[in-house]
Amino acid sequence: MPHSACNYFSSASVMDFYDMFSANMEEGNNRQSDYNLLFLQSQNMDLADSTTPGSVKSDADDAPPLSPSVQMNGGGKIRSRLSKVSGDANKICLVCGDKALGCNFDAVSCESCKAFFRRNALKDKKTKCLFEGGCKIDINTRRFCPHCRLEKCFTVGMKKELILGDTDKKKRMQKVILNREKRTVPASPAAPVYKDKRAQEEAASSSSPTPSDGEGAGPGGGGIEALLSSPIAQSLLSSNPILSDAANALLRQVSDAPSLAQTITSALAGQPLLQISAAGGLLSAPPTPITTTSTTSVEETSSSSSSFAAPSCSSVVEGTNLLTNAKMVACHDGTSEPMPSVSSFQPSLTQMDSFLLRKLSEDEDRMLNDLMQVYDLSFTVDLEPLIHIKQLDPSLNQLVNQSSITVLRLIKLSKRLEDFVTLPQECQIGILKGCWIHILLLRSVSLYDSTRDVWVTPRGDIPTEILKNATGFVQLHDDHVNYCSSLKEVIGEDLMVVVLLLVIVIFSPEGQHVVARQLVSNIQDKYLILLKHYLESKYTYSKAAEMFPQLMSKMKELKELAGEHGKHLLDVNPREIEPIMLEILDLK
Amino acid sequence: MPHSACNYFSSASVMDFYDMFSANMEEGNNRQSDYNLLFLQSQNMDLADSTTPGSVKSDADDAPPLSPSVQMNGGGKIRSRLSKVSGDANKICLVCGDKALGCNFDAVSCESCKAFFRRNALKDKKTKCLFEGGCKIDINTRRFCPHCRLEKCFTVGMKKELILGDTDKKKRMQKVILNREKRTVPASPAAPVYKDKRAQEEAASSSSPTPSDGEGAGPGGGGIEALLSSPIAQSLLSSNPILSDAANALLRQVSDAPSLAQTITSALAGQPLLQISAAGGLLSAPPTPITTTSTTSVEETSSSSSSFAAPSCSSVVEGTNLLTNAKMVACHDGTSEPMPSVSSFQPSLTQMDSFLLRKLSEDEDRMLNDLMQVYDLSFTVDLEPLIHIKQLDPSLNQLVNQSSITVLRLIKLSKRLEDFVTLPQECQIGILKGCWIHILLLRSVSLYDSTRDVWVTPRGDIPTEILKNATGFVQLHDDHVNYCSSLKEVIGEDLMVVVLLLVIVIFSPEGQHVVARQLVSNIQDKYLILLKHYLESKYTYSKAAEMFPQLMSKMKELKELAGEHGKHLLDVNPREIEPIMLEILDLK
DNA sequence: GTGCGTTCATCAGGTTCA
DNA sequence: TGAACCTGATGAACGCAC
Ligand SMILES: [Zn+2]
Ligand SMILES: [Zn+2]
Ligand SMILES: [Zn+2]
Ligand SMILES: [Zn+2]
Repeated sequence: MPHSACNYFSSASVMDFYDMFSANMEEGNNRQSDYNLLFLQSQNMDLADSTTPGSVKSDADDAPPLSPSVQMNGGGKIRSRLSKVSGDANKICLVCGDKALGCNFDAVSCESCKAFFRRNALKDKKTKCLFEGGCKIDINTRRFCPHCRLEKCFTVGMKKELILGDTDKKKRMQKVILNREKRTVPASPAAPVYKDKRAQEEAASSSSPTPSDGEGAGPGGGGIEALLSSPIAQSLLSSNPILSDAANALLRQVSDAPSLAQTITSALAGQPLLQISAAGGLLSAPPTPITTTSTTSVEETSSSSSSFAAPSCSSVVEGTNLLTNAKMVACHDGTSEPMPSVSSFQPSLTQMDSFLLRKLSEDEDRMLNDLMQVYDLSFTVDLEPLIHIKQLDPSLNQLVNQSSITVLRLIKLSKRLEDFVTLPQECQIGILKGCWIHILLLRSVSLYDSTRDVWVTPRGDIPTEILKNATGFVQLHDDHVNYCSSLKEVIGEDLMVVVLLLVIVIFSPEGQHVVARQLVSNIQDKYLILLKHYLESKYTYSKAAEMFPQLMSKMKELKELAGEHGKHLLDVNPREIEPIMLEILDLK
Repeated sequence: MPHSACNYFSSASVMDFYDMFSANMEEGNNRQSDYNLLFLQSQNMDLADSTTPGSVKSDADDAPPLSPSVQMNGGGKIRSRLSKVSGDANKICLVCGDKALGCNFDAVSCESCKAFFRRNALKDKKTKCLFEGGCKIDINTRRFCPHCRLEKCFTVGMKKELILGDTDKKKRMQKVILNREKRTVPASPAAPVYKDKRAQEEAASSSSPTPSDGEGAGPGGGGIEALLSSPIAQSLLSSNPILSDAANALLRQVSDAPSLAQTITSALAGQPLLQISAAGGLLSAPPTPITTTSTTSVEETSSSSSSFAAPSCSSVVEGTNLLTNAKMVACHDGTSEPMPSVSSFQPSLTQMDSFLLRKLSEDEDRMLNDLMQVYDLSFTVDLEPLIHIKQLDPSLNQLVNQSSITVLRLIKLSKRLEDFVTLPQECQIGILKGCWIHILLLRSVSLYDSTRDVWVTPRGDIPTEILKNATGFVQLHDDHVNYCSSLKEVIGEDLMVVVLLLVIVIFSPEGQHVVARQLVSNIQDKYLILLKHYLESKYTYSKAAEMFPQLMSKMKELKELAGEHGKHLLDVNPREIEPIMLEILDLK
């Protein structure tokens, strides 16, 4: 029986303790009683059950066992009762009589004796009392004779077994460091260690706008449910139950080793979503752990920890607009190749750069990586087009149907965004209904090749003219192309920016159908700031201060453009439209 | 399933108890009575710890098993209070024997074991028993060996699958938030409820940019110090030590009872800043507490608590651009009258509105109020102009000197911003050097009257032409006026927006002289989001989605415009320039 | 009412720095 | 050396959805 072992052990330890105890008794009996008295007075309710003065000695053989547990960190109830009764600072160090805060190493003791014991109890040096031994130890004299002080520490029951070993200590420190890293955004290389938490809070976020919970829940939206129960939407919106469950399970188990995106990846590996061709190439790519968990020393992690040059990307972001900065190599640029391997979005910083470039926090870096992966998984994987457009001038209906591909991708992407799936479902649907055109347009921007005036899709180039020819909406088409061109100019080939804009658009609170607006808006805030930080980290603060407003402005334009497109979509003939599109268009 | 198990269990628990008992009998003869002790002995313990030491002893002889205590940290007092053996629900924690309330994770367990299991079951860490494994777990020893405790948790049937995953957790929280809002907004907000501090953070900013204490201290900036030690700047920058110290102290002490602005107000009351005419009117205004700290009953606070119509302001914000909303009364609009009385920036929300309008959090409301007060105190109070401009075509130098008024105001304002004063001083100076032109321009926008093409200052109107005539920089002037006009169009008369932009500009990380860029940027983030939220709360989400980008865009223009102005300022004749301006211009 | 999660005060380890 | 921190862990009390 396990129990027996344990019990045996404990009793052994008790004996051990007893031995120490009795030995001590012999040695310091007179003082002892004093302490016992004090002890009794102040804590009798607390501790009496273990160390009654009189009995301690005589009955030591059976009493001691209880004593250790006596001091075990106290039950709240008893304590509170006690403190009420006898005041508060009734704890007195058994060693020196100083005020004690609680138990340390299994004996009520003060801070100094605690530290003293930790520092000295494990030393095997043979210390000697410089006097005759048995020095009296009190708050004033405790410093005089370490030997006797240590002796008394043992006497009153401090146990050196409770001092953590080097191994545990190391482990502990590592954890601490890790956690601190998590909180402590990049920032200063010279890790201030300890006590930057408060500094931070006070510095920048003390009274920061805590996103308030807001918003009424809006109407119960009975009709909306239809979207859910319809066959296609159903299969879409809840197609992968394992996605959230299994992924989460995995995620939980592996704690924070692999990233969310990776977890999802593996969870999805055997479960092609919908008609998606399995895309083995992408998914079979070895999942590279993002964070190096074993960051033993904090030294020099600041600049080299998680950042390395992107593997195969080397195109330089529009040099014309950049301040000269050798490090500004684009990471995820343009190449619509899947890039499953994880890379840091933070170019490695030299001291010089750090003056101009933000250092992304680990969290931010991870978020960006995850986003990019999610995007790759959703928008890079080839979807079998539901309808092949062969002719050069498809009808509007056909175009609409064609865009269902992107809608499916959008849904896939959304379902992979944790911020999205945790929203109430009615809210999810509202969001999708509201943003899909925006996404379509945004997507077209990222595919746009201004030199040839075509959209470069996985299935070949599409001349932009096709829209004009097909629909006859000349103005609309021109606006669209102009938008592509102008936004592309700002974004360059930085796909990461596109993805961020995409997410920001998704979490637009102003959509007509959105229900939990405040919730959505708060999420959007997060990504807005992430975008800002990303820009600052990649293009310098100065450039970011230009780009961010430009991008914001473009988002506004996007809304207008999408609005225009939306108007025309009301003209489609419902009978020729894919069900999924009908649903997202709110048509019947 | 769980239920059946549970139900079964409660009856089974008795069996279990017997089993343990018998097992103990076999194994431990004397020691074994542990459970017995636990259950039956409670009275003993109770008596013991309060009164008779003797009883302790007598019972103690079998107690030893209770204390494997030795190394387990913690330890608690022996839990004397026993779940009434017969009286209380006969539910007993299968893990530790403590009183159980019901099933947790599919096994009858106590609160502590429930929490313990939730916290530890999902960790994949390989824990080790510090003993030989199979420690006995009871109410007293449960703390000692987490490993065996967890093991026992699983043994008695707790299932880690029942622990909600991160996603579910989030979902749950969001639902909670939504539901709370549902109640809070329309009807009576049932007592405050839950604190969603973390929930909020996680919902919208969890892994988001945690503001860091970023950036090393930077260069010692010897020359810059001059600004501080110079007579004027000195008196300016550190004129009111009590402002930062006393105010902050107060602020900390009173927590969040009075607002920062108020604290400052009172702190300043007896300390007229500089040559400022005491401005008794403003300062003597009764400081109305902003937040009603003693919100004992939250009933109906939602719509009436901190929000009431602004006393004397009634101008409606440009109705043309607004969605129809009867509530949208501007609070701090235009009238450059000081408005010390506190008002909420949140128009009272009806159920309908809450669908379109954000509900500002208390914090946000307070921040806005504080900002506005700070602005009023700094920019509304009349400063004695250092130089009176009488003539209609002042020289450039005179204009520069004239702008020292605004610079002084800027400095006053900055010193009242907690986010500012907590920055390193060199950083403060760098910021001021970098943004003062922006502020000047921004200020001019808020004073601009497009109908008459003049700036309305406390000292009378100034035709915009004056600049053109004086300097001859026609292009610059036109740009300036155009900027005023166009930005004004967006802002309308909403002074709050101006103030927010002002603060956002102040905390621009890209300024040439700024040192702690990351820190500053993080602060800017806060105000950016605050601006967004303010817009959402006052102009609907939809309108905010337009305005925010527009304002961002204007900020970019502002930078360019300021840059142009800056160029020309290099031409001034240093000998005719005020010292303060020389310093801020970095001239000698 | 049950069962899940969250919050908060407390405890007892370690670490820092004057 | 010791005061003053930071920390993870614990458990009681509580809110909330179902
Ligand atoms: Zn002591
Ligand atoms: Zn001695
Ligand atoms: Zn238990
Ligand atoms: Zn064990």
